[in-house]
Amino acid sequence: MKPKITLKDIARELEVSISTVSKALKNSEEISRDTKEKVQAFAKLYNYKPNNIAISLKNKRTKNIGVVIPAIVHHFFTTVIRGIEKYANAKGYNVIVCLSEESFDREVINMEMLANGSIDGFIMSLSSETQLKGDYNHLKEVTEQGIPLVLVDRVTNEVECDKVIIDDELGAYVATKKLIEQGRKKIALITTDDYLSVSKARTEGYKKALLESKMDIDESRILKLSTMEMDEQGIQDFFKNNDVDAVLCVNEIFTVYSMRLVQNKGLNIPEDISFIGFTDGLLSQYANPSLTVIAQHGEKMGEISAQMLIDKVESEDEEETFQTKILEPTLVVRESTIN
Amino acid sequence: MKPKITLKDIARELEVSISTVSKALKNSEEISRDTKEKVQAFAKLYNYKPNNIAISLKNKRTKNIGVVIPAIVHHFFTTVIRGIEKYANAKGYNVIVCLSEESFDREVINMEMLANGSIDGFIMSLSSETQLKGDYNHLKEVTEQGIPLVLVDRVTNEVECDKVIIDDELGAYVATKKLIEQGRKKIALITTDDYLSVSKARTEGYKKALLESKMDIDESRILKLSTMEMDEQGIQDFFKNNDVDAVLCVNEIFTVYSMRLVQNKGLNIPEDISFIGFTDGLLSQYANPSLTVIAQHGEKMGEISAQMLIDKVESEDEEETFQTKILEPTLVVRESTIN
DNA sequence: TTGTAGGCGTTATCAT
DNA sequence: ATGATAACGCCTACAA
Repeated sequence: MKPKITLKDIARELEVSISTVSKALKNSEEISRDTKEKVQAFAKLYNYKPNNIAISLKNKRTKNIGVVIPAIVHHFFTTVIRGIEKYANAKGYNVIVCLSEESFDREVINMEMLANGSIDGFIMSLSSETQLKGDYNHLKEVTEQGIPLVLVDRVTNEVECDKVIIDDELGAYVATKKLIEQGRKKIALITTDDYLSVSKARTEGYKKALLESKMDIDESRILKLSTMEMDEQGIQDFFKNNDVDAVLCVNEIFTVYSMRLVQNKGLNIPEDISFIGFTDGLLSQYANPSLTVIAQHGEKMGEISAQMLIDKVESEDEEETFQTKILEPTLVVRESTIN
Repeated sequence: MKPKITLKDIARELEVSISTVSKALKNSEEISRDTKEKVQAFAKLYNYKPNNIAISLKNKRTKNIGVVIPAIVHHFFTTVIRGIEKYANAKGYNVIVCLSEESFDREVINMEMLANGSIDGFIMSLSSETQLKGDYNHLKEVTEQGIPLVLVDRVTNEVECDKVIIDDELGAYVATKKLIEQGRKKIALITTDDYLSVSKARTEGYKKALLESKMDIDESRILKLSTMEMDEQGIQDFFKNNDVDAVLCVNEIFTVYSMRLVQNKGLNIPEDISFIGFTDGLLSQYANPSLTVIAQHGEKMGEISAQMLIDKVESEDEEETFQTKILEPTLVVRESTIN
């Protein structure tokens, strides 16, 4: 085993001072060619690499960014992480991922762990429990300490910081419009509780489209489910009790599960009933029929978040100016709607 | 803005020495009740939290573990990460996730970044490019430096370290047996190139089952595809040129895509043709028909990896004894096979 | 009971 | 051209 070598080791071996070694390795003009070559050769031979931790302590910069998200077994968040990784790695940053699993407590614990020097800034998406509680003190504390924070997708107005979201209202609006244009009259919405920022916005988009087309908003056609688990029974009951000819769902799973139910009832998609979902993931692509969806561009959101965060981390000035970047969703038409 | 407070700050304010503060906060017996209370109250008031970086430097322990995996937009790896997070967080460790995106170079770069003090140990799954090249020097260097390493799922014999895998051969064997028992005579295998450790093992399990049942191995019924991208054309051609009554696929996507093709040809699943896939993910659960699969227990694998790694990190003794944990896959029967 | 000093590995400033 | 010193924040053996 050959343990890591330090400046001190090199200095001792070569019988020079530590600072000479440090300078030599940085190719400083102060050091003679001779010494530099000797030091550099030795360093290469023993594969010297500076210790990140020591540098972090010195610079008060870790080159780590903390990402706290509610879940990872969801295609959307997965793409966000990928986007963050892509940009961050290119800039020489590592990404520390923590999962809140939709729990307020775990969100708080994770942030506290990371906030004590482990990271230069946070990118996060709020857990549903946090949005339900409406308690954002852990976020405020972090920003008060001067740690940059970027909220992505699931955000709140209660905290002043940079934000990256897609226009969820627009997405739902466009989707609903599409269904209306195709002559659908009884359009249902399957969503999650309103305390989730995204669900609220989507419900509004849905209603806006209906109103604009002078269609009634029938609250019984709006099904609100828990974020936490997949409530299959709830969906079954809904389709048992409602007669609809189109459905907008706020995620892939609701969509695919609903499609199976109506298919088993003998209905044809999209002839008898159309479906549009949110998130352009694997399920959407490989479902049968494949799903028409509102694509959320998670990877792009991740990249932009990372960019905003790193810009702030690396900027010298202390001016507190925050921006919210709103991306446009895209309608991807596949087989679950009439083309 | 209230920046982080340090021991030094507290010492200055309270006009005591830094070490007194340090001891007081640790409730040391050496310090008088009076002083302790004063210091602790002050610390709480100003929300003092020790700086992780300084502690890491001192202890030569970061409480971070590095995870390097080929991809994240795959359900299996996602569950592995979740398992790692679960165990690691419970033990007070953070998880730094790096994606190699199946690239050898990115795998090397990421490991080097992390190996310079940022982490206490690695959990990784080899990129396909690495397995193709067969170059494992970056892993060897890490282990030679005394950094614990656990390989998970995609492993190699070339490196001596702890490993966690499932018995892929057994999985494929069990699946193939199942198909044979149901009277299938023309069983195809859709897999990826043999240089991937898991694919090789699965192919062997498939062949073993056939041989055991005295069935011929028809190489033309074995389709090998690239790991990198989804070769839809390759699958289409395969089904055009081959007449099969059952298919074993090494992942969900191959399975679901294949099912669509044969469905479009007018075949019924599972009456005319059966399918079994690997990985029990969302696609399997929500495909139509839902998939019979070999579940790989990714979350369990992640937990065990984290446990093995942290045990090693925290163990005092230097003895180099490595183990390979082999989990048993599980056959989950759903609609894509006859029950 | 409290304080001093040295060290973790690095860098930067200021001598020599 | 080279080296000594202090500092980042914390801990701890040893003095006082």
